[in-house]
Amino acid sequence: MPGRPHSATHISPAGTADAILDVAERLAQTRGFNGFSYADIATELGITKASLHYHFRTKADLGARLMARYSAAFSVALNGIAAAQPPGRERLDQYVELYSGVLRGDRMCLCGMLAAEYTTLPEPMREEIRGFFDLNEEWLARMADEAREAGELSFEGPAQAVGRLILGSLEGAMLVARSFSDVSRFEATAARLLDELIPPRLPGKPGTR
Amino acid sequence: MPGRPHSATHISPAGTADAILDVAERLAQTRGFNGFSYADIATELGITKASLHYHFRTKADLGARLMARYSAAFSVALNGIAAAQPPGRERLDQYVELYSGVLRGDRMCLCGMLAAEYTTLPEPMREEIRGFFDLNEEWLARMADEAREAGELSFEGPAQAVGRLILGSLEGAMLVARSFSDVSRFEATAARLLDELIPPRLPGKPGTR
DNA sequence: GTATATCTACCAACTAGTAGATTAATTGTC
DNA sequence: GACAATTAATCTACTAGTTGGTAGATATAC
Repeated sequence: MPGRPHSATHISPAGTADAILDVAERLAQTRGFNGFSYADIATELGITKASLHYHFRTKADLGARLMARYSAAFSVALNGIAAAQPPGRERLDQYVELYSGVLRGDRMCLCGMLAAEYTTLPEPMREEIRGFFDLNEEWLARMADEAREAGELSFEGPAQAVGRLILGSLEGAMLVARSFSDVSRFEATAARLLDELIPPRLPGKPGTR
Repeated sequence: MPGRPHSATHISPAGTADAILDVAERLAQTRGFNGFSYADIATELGITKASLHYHFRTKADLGARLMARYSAAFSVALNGIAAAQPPGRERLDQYVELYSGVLRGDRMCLCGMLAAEYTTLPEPMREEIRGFFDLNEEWLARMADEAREAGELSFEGPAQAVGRLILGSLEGAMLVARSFSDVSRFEATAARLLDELIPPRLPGKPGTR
């Protein structure tokens, strides 16, 4: 690796680019992509705007790379859940917990946030948004399907529809809950949603969590 | 009423202020509140920015009045549905249709949109957002409760929780569907959600719409 | 004549982005 | 191992365009 910053000890041990992405991510999740500027990031990191442009030529570029990193991290988390838990409600609870954690940090889901700004974003970022939603819907559908086969969940029709219902509902519940600074509102709604998918009279757990 | 614009026939028969709100509303619903400027509205209406500031002193003022008008119109629509339909699924379908219509116009729900930008908005606008959500949750809860008593819907616990689930889910489903420019995706998800609330084995309609 | 509504002409602050100098580490060559 | 060339990373200083907002003139209606 080449030129470390002027004074050996600087902000981030993991590299400036990552430090920039960390700040940009937090700002994008709290204020939206149009809600922060290069100057905001530069000020916070104690560097100049020009330096930002060195690492990310344009803001659109920063946005696209930000989302790619976010999607990749999310994908890893999903694989972790699927590998650790046996098929069933537990997996979906873990999935919800992923969202709760974000909300506890006073953030929105990055892609849910950017979906609101969709029409103002450059095409590469739009593509990333759709990719994120597809990824999540497919994962949820697979989990729902396996849980149904295991008798832990009960629903009719294609699992894809259930995946879409869960994803959309969680994104929306998150959006509303954040307006009230009330994570428990999200958690209650999410639990309620999953309860609706519990078999009505089969062996499994009772109707309420 | 005093001074009509210079050349008798101008843009809006209903007054400039309303014409401004109409454009601002559309822009806010498609691009977000931070996604348009006074210049955008002025250009579209063929007037100057200064003229905008005459009717709405600040952008925050425009935003607050915009939301108040939106909430009021929504409230009227809700009362209309409750008055016309007997208690039951039909009412909720009509409620969903309200959202579908917005989406067909390539728009997001105004308050859902602004909820994403929540942290960047002035307090009066935040208050309007929370008020809108409260209004809808309460209406939905009332409808759900009456429908349950009429045996058209089946759920346990407080109706408030069902109201919150429906509101959050629809807002989220809308957000996602718009990213794919696919209204049918929203409609299918909404129908699926309501289906989950249908009594599992009671007299009513079959499980699918 | 007074209130309403619009205009022209500005402003200071902020926006993303660029040009070019400077510093420091890495690498290639003798 | 010394030394030049290269490359990576940062800086200062700037640009052109946009942002929300203001002052003051002007026209129009009642």
